[in-house]
Amino acid sequence: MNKRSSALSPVTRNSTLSCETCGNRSENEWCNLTPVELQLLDQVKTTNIYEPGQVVFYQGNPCLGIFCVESGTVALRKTDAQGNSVIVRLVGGGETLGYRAFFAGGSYASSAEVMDSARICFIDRDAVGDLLNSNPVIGHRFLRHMAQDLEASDQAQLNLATLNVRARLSHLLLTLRDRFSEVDDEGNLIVELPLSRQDIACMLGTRPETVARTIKGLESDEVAVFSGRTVTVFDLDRLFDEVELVS
Amino acid sequence: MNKRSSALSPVTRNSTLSCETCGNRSENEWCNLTPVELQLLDQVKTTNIYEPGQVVFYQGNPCLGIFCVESGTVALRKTDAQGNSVIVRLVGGGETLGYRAFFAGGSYASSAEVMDSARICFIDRDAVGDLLNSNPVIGHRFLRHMAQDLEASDQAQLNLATLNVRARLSHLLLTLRDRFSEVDDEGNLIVELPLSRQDIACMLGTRPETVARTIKGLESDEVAVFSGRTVTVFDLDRLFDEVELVS
DNA sequence: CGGGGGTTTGAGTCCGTTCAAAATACGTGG
DNA sequence: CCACGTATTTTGAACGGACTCAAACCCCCG
Repeated sequence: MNKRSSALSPVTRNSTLSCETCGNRSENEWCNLTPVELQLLDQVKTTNIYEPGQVVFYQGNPCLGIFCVESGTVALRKTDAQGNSVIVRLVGGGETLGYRAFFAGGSYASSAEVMDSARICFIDRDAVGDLLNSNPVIGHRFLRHMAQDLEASDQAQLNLATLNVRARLSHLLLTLRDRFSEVDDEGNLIVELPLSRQDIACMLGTRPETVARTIKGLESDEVAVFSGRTVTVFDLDRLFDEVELVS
Repeated sequence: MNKRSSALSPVTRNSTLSCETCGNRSENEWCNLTPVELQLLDQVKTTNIYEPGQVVFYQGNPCLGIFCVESGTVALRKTDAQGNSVIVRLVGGGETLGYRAFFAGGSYASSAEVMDSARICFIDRDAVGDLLNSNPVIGHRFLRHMAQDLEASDQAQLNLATLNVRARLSHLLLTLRDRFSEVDDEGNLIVELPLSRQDIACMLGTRPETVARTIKGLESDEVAVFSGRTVTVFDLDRLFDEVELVS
């Protein structure tokens, strides 16, 4: 068991994981590999554990392969020359990370920042290329995944252009519902935010001050209560109304 | 020669075109087909001519195949339940149209409106499927194309979130430069807009009134002169400054 | 000449920003 | 475990860019 020095990279710990037993695989791009392909994947991949705040890859860096998030949450942050930034996507457990740059053939157009403690595998680009060539279904799965990401990005554009901050925040809560929420004893929706207030602002294309004020507004109208990163939504329909009934 | 009735569809005229001699093919997804594949493509495709204002497909309609724009310009407009809309992309001659919905496997998430008079071919989804299976390079080309579209969409999000309208309009002129501009005798950049003022507003996520005022501002600062759809840019660097030096 | 859509101009309003300060949460070392 | 310093979040007040509503203007066509 050799332990890689943490000084070499922002990675704190090394960890092993078998693709065969990885539960995520049933749903993602690597879902129907042959045993031989699965073995190849297992051999070439390297697994690491990242702590919140660590960066998996930086905007502008060349893409050397693709990542597979086993658990945790990663935010893709795009920054301009002036230092303004937006979070364009969240990538969660089971999803592939950094594949856009791989297929575009250039550098990363955004940085990948770890939100929750995450375990992430890296697959070298040559291996990805081999797998793509040997199994055309992988390519088809990527086409589908990217088509969904593109649609989500276009939708975000529409929201940014037409909704006010309050409706955008409500919409964000609804999108976070799938992955980060549960229902409590009294039937309330409890959303556990994977984001700081600053990051929420970056997702909504606004400022932290405005996020604070907007949260206050939702609370005083009894749509939801925010306590730290825990949000309690009393009535889901109210949230939907917030998005649709933009005055 | 049978002529299809124009009452059946928004298509005015029918037209034939050979994929073999189509100059665009050297650059797009269909660039390296075998002679057999090329023949298949030629047999199944149908070609039509669309006039400005006609709609190639509507948001919400099921995707029955993909389109290939031989000439002209098509705008992809995404509309929400309240009737607000943004133009998320322009698709020009040589480009494939409507492929996102094809790969996502659902309905169109935007409408395709013809701006300039356009000649567009349609390829049935079964034929596209056959070609994808027979020639893996096609899938790889689509992956690359979609990766570029995704990056453009993410960039648009960043622009919308961080730039003011004036900078966004300047940025739009710069992006239209590739396809819609030339240089006159005196070294000025002449951009021929494929868009009305209303459509410019939809691309910038703002209102026509604001577009008019912003144009006036650029003119009074002698960055560019707008005359109908013809824009004269005196100094390209001034335009770049407008985007980068957002006060 | 008289519609009719698109564009421009004007005036007032509002949402979100900015800058600044206070309050709270966080992390680290004593 | 508490005290302290720092970063984040919240609150406040003033400003401003873009929106709204409305009217005038323009241009294309019949």
